[in-house]
Amino acid sequence: MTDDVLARPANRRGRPPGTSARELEVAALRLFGEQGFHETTVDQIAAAAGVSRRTFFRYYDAKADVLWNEFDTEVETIRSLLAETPADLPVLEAVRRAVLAANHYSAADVPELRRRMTLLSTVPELAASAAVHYDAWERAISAFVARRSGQPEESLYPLVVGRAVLAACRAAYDRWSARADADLVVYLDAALRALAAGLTDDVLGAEPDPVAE
Amino acid sequence: MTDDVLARPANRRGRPPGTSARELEVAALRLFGEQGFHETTVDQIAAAAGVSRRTFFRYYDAKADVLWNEFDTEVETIRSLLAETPADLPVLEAVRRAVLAANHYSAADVPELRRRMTLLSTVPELAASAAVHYDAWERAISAFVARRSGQPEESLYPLVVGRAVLAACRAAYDRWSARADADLVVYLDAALRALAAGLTDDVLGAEPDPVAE
DNA sequence: ATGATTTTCGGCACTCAGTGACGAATGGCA
DNA sequence: TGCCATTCGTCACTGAGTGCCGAAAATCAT
Repeated sequence: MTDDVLARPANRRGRPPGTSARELEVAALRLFGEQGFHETTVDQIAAAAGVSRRTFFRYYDAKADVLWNEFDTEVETIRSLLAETPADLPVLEAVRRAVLAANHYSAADVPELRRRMTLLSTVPELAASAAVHYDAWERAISAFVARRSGQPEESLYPLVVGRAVLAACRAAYDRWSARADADLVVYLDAALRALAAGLTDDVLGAEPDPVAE
Repeated sequence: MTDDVLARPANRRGRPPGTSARELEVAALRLFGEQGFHETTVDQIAAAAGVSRRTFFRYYDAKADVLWNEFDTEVETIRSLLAETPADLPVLEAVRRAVLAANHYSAADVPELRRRMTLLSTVPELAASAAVHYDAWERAISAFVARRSGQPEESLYPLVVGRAVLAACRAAYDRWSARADADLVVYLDAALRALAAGLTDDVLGAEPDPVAE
């Protein structure tokens, strides 16, 4: 979060950076919330971080990418968690544990997380930018399933599991960001358990919603 | 497909259209295949249809929207099929039947379908444009699940089912467009059955792929 | 047939995202 | 002080998408 100052090796060679990816993200998040995504120009984001427009595009490939930093690191967390998972654990159970472990946010980070997720699911242009990032998540799951089931990664079932797991998690995210009456992890757990149970009618009709208990 | 000429009420009031959404789609599909999506400008698509750039944007809101015509009508098909489904059928079973019924393409349309799907899953910019169209599909499923389970549409389980079903179908689409060794419906059926079975380890490891039989 | 009405089209001008090129700025190092 | 590495800013350019307005092409009424 604020590890930009300390994480410097202290002796770098060239001109020091005038900003950071994180600083641009914070500025963008604030401006998007104040005036909307489409109404905010890249010039404004760059100016808020005290840097030029061209420099913004050296940190991010596109205007919408500025909100996907933390998500991408979360994918890496899941990938490494799955790599260390014991071989006797059922596939979906291993995936569920890894996803839950990667989504434990400290209370201080929750408000920002909520604002970011609300933007990502509300603004169509931002929702569109999700595709490439979701792809990385799905591949992390699919690769694990393929290893465990001894199938090539491009075959049907690994693909299904990867995408279905992401779909369940996105449903939990949306449900949580729309109305935060319980911990995010509770929703993720309920969604993934329903998926593993086969989405049968009795599971679906059981409780209106997994309210906190 | 070619119902543009006949479907005219014969006496319309103003200047007749110089092209059609379908004609623009065909021109775009050809150009995208020849030179790539990003390398094709809207000017070229419009010129190929004998119309101006400005007119293209009267038929489609964005360059990428030009390939989503048939998908959107398919969503409407699924929606109406689910509306007529008998009440005693299990939810996932009803969804599976509706999806399979909506995906019966005639042999003549298959080559174009394949080219379009390959583009949509290959070009990142086109994959990004999928979000809003997928959203409509998911809502069609979620609304049905919500009705059947007596829950509000925004609650967790309808969301999960809607997204998970789409996820399974997308996996089948990709698997099929990458290597067409079986009918599309076979892959869709296998993916949806696996989802309903709970994605357990024995299901996933059963057969490498549901090759045609 | 002529004019009014209706609908689509074309051209123009504009904003903004994204990219490539190039030189200037700013630090460490010999 | 000179050399090198890295980041930054400026400029110029392409292309997507939008608003505006007048022209074109058809039907309808008189």
